[in-house]
Amino acid sequence: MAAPTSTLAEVLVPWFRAQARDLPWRRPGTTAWGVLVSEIMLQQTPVARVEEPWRAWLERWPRPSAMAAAPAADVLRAWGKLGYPRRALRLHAAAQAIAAEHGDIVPADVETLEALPGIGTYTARAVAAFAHGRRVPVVDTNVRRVVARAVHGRAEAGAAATRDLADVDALLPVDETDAATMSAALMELGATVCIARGPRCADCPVLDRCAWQRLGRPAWDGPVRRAQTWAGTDRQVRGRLLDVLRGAPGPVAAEALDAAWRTDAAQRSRCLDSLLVDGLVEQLADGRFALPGEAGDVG
DNA sequence: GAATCGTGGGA
DNA sequence: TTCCCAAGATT
Repeated sequence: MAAPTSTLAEVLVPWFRAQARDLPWRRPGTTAWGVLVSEIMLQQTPVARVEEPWRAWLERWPRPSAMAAAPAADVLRAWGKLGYPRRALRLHAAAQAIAAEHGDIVPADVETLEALPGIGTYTARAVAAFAHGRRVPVVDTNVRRVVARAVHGRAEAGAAATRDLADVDALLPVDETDAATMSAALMELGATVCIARGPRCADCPVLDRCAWQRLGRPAWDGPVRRAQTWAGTDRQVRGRLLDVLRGAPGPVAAEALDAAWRTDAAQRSRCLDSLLVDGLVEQLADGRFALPGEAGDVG
């Protein structure tokens, strides 16, 4: 087998340009704000579930300042059942910061982006690269898996490490636009071909230079992360409670929340408290509960 | 570094 | 049915 002489990017960039899924936030004319919203929505949430809410979101709040002016309750209802509703609250806060401190312009600088609520290592670089064309490594779970296999010959990526950024930076072309496309291509490959379980190696454009393939696709010998439990967890209870409030037209009595989880009153109470602490719920003077800002009580 | 934080679809 | 997991951030 002759060693390939082209770089990974020289294969993946054209592959991406030919094969990339037509996702709404990738279309020409998408604003940096649209990219930012998509990245927040896509955190731990499948693409298929994000497409419609994203469209509706951008139509309703086409600029950060528009969303910034909305009550948090509206934001949480628009977020709907995307999951992890604290993301919605943080996006709200980020929009307010962008409107107030950055002239309603989504920053292009990684450090400035990382200073915004809910924007961490990945999202800051994704916005810098995909919305502003900056040449920065964008490392998500897909990219780490692709690099683990193609470069390091390991079946899984294992825990995230600081080193990941440098690994990916080394794969990026010098050209800014190509670099951003390369990052998108690595993510796309990980999302559609080099997937977690049952990778479709027969469809892989870089199969002939994949270290994992070359080694005979050895099994993962690192630590196995324990399966996430769900039934009966605080997360489930919090979800139920918030679902009641989202579905109600306004504030609700405590009894309405009691009905959402009768299995364990102490757990229900603890979860309601945590929602209050998180700012996802607030209690009115009359004792009822509501989504934040719903009763017109600003700040 | 590990735990926590929603939701729903596919194998 | 049960289990896995999907473009992370925060503490």
